[in-house]
Parts: sequence; C-alpha cells; structure tokens
Amino acid sequence: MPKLGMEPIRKEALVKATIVEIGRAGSLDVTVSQIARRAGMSPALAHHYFGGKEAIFLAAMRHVLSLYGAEVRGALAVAEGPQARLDAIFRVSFSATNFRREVVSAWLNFYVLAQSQADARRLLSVYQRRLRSNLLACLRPLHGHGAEALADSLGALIDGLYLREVLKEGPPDAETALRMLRDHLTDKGKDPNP
Amino acid sequence: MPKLGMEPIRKEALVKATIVEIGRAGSLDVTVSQIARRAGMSPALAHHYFGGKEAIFLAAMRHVLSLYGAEVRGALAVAEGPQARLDAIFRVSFSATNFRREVVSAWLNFYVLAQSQADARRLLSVYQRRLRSNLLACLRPLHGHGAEALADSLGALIDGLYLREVLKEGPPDAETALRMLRDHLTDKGKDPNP
DNA sequence: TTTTTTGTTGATTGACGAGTCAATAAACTT
DNA sequence: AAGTTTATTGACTCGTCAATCAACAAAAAA
Repeated sequence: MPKLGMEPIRKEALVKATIVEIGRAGSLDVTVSQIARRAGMSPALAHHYFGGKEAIFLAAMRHVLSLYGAEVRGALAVAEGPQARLDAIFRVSFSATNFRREVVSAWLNFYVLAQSQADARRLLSVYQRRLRSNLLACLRPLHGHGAEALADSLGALIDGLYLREVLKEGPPDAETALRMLRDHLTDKGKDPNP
Repeated sequence: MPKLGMEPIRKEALVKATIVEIGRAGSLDVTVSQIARRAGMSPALAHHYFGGKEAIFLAAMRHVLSLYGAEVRGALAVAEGPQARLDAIFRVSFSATNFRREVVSAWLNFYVLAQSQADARRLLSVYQRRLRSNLLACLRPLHGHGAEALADSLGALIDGLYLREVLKEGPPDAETALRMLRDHLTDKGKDPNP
C-alpha cells in the first residue's frame, strides 16, 4: 500500500482535521487520536510526521494565518487607492473562508495558546504587525496623524468582532461586522494634516 | 483544627486561587491540585466543597463577572448625564481591578469555556446583554438611531482591547484603551433624530 | 456523654492520553 | 537480488489527573 510522497498529503490532512476538531471541541482539548482519526490515519502516524501535539497545533495555526495572508495579498493586488485597499482588508477579514465558526474558534484558541507557547505568540505577533502595517499604509493618506491610533483600534475591533462571533448562534453575519468597521471610520476628521 | 463556618472561606480562597492559576497557566489546563495547593488545602477538600472541576471554574467566572458588575453599578450611581455615565462604564472596564493580566486571561478563557459549556455561555451572555443595555441607555439620548450599532461596536471594541492585551508585554495601558473607546464616538453625528 | 454534623486529608482507583517501538510492507536503488 | 528508504500500525509504557473513600478530628446538638 505505501505509496511514496505521502508526507505533504498526510500533513495537510492532519492540519485540516486539527482545525475541524478544535472547532468541534471549542478548545484545544483535542487528542491526537481524534485528529488522526478524522484525518483517516493512526495516531502513531501523526506523531511520526509531526513529532508531537504541539507541532501539530503550530502547523494548524500557520495554515490559518497563511491562508488569511494570501487572501489579503490577493485582494490588495486588485484594489486601487487607499480607500479601496482598506475596504479590501476588511472584506477579507470577514470573507466566507475566514469568518467561519471553525476558523474563528481556531483563532480564539490560538490566542490562548499564545499565552503559554512562545512560538504561537510569535506567529500571532507577526499577523498583528502585518495587519497593522497594511492598515497604516491605507490610513496615513486618509487621516494623517491619528492613523496609528486608528489602525490599533481597527485591529482591536476586528479581533473583538471575531471574539463575539463565538457566542452567537446561527450563521456568521459578515455584513453587520463590515458595517461596524466602516462606521468606525466615517465622520473621523479626514486628512487633517496630510 | 476544624473550625466551623469554613465553607465560604474555603470557597472564596479556591475561587481566587483559580483565577491566579488560570492567569499563570494562560489556559484552563489547570489541575484541581494546583488550585487547591495555592488555596492552601488538599485537592480532596476542593472536590468536597465544589463537587467537581467544572463547578470551580463556573464559580470563578461568576466571581469575576459579579465583581465587574458591582463596580459598574457603583460607578453609574455617582455619574450624572449620559455622557458621564458612558465614560464611567468605559473607566470601569479598564480599571485597575479588571484590566489586569490575570483577569484578562480569565476572561479569554471563559470565552473558550463558553464554547463547550452551556452554563458558561449563559453567564457570558448575561454580561454581554447587561453591558449592551447599559451602553444603550447612555447612547440613545446622544445618538438617536445608530445607538444600537454603536453599542454593539463598542462592546466588540472593549472585548478586542482585552483580547489584545494578552499578547502585549509590560503593564496594561488603560489610558490608551480609554482613548480609543472615546475616539470611537467622537465626530459621530450627534443626536441626528432625537 | 453519646451522637451528629462539619472539616479535613492520605491513599487509592480508574480512565485517558502522549509518545515509543517493533514489526510489516511496499516502493525505490544499486 | 539484496539492501535501503518511506509508509504504516497495533500494542505497549508511563505519567497524569479527576474523583472517591475510609478514616480521623473537633465542634455542636441530643
């Protein structure tokens, strides 16, 4: 049976299964066995490829983050002007791929993980810095000073909207979330000192 | 040794120890033994008084929530006018008692808990509803329509600021957080249709 | 004073889960 | 054909932890 070149396939299956299982459990209280079973293999194989549970979680985190990052880059590539680019970032943050219960739950739990695992913290920091710098690039032309504070509050608002999603029932409401982000900016002094 | 009337004392000690331990671990991966040891008793006694780990967490959650609730009520009692009352809510949310690493970590983990435990979810929902209605009472006189959306985004922003605190290092910066909350409101159309 | 209630713990149980290992088998190399 | 690498798992080890229990101690009630 053993076909060669299984490693990437198995790893991907494990990473996806990890996200699903974290979503199901709503926490990191997920056994390697559960993950492996959902990914269609034995627990031993999961250990074989990743070496340990910690590494599996880390890989899952990287996956979510890089997926999000890629989507942002894609959206920015076709958006022209700061206003449009800003909105592109917003839309990606609440796109169907990212704003799903599973993924939101994963994010939340990654924040928890970041409190005790340095690698996880580093990854999250990278994401936060990237988001901040993306936002700043758009905000500076629109609101000269105050762009920094605005970027920070927008970041916090996005995270808060994610956080609150986990308590809601029913399908995620991206429209409402987007409206709040946009309203956060409207009526702010436009370009006070360019 | 056995003095009578220990129950409330023991319970309080356990609840406080729980919050400290959650803060230390940064997660709910905390054993009853750890909690009991920090509270100065045997694990068996913790089980005796609470019946199980789940109940200990729930009690800790109630403690944090009721402390916050009491502080809000106290601040509202001496604040006059919607503007002042609004700011009172903000200040309590980032007061020295509530905006501490331990407590912030506890909040975060309660959100996680809420995903898998119905009781925890109920408690958090109560808090959210209360916050929302407190905010609404202040916002309606100031911004007629749009008060609802504003209350929701303020709630999300508060949660987001808490969430982001767990990644920061150094002491919590309440001033900056407060500035963001206040800025979120400034320049919004005041009282468009009263 | 006996009995009951309340407080307290050491020792134990039973379950579960991460990680290891030896063994098997297919595919590639030489 | 013999040897090496890659894939795969069942069985096992070792540790941990929630929960239980029997036993002991002191206060209160009878």
